[in-house]
Amino acid sequence: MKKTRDLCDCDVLHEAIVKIVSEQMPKQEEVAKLADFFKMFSDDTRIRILWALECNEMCVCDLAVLLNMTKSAISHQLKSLRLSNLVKYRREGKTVFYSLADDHVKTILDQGFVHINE
Amino acid sequence: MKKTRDLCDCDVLHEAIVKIVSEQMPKQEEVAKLADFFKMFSDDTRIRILWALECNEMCVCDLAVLLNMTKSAISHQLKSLRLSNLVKYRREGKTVFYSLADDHVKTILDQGFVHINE
DNA sequence: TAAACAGTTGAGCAACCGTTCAACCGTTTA
DNA sequence: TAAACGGTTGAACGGTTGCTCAACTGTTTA
Repeated sequence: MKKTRDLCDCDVLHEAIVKIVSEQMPKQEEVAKLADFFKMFSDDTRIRILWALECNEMCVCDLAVLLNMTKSAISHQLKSLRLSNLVKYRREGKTVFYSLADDHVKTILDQGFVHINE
Repeated sequence: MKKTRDLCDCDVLHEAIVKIVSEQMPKQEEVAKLADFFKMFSDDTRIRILWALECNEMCVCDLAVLLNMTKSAISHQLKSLRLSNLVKYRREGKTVFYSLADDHVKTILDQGFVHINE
């Protein structure tokens, strides 16, 4: 994992600040996890799915009707949300019910609303 | 803005739930704004910029050094963050100092950390 | 006033992402 | 047991996005 070259094209202007800040920066691995987490909220479809599941546990067909999309499209997005531990599911006969995995989702969405309504 | 066809490929299974949830769904326009907002947190570079600015106001050069990237790349991302009202700037001679526009950023990032550290 | 420097911008390219499509799996029902 | 149904999957495509590069602006300095 060695850098082959320096990509920065300029000199540091305020060395002391850069030093202090660089000590406080989180690990690149944590940053990547965080970016992946927020990526789940960066798409219209996923936000609407999460919003819906906040109201009620729902199956794939109902979500497809609600959002006027194909089951396939919904299922793909649910898979991403599952892999990010944002939703969980249970099967009941032919039907699979999805619901939110925890209650951070509401907190996150609410914070977003606070920001855009200013 | 009329739909030309129905994209959904299945029947509703639980009509009552779909009806209730559909009444609680936010407007598509609000969802889009929300997605755009979270898009700003969905990239490693932008997260690291925001994190750095939370520690200290910084200029483009210092950010470039800190993140080992070109001034151009940093400047492009700062423009996105500016357009999303997440950062503001002030010029002092040749130097432009960027800082966070409000304190929602910290709240949002912290909530993200809570989720990924479980 | 010209050179130097901090920063910005737009075009272009490669990588990524969301949807579609068609084939498939698992459960129920006729 | 075969058909029907709810849901999943992988490949393919078109659009988006992040970086690079080169040219540019605005401010300071020699």
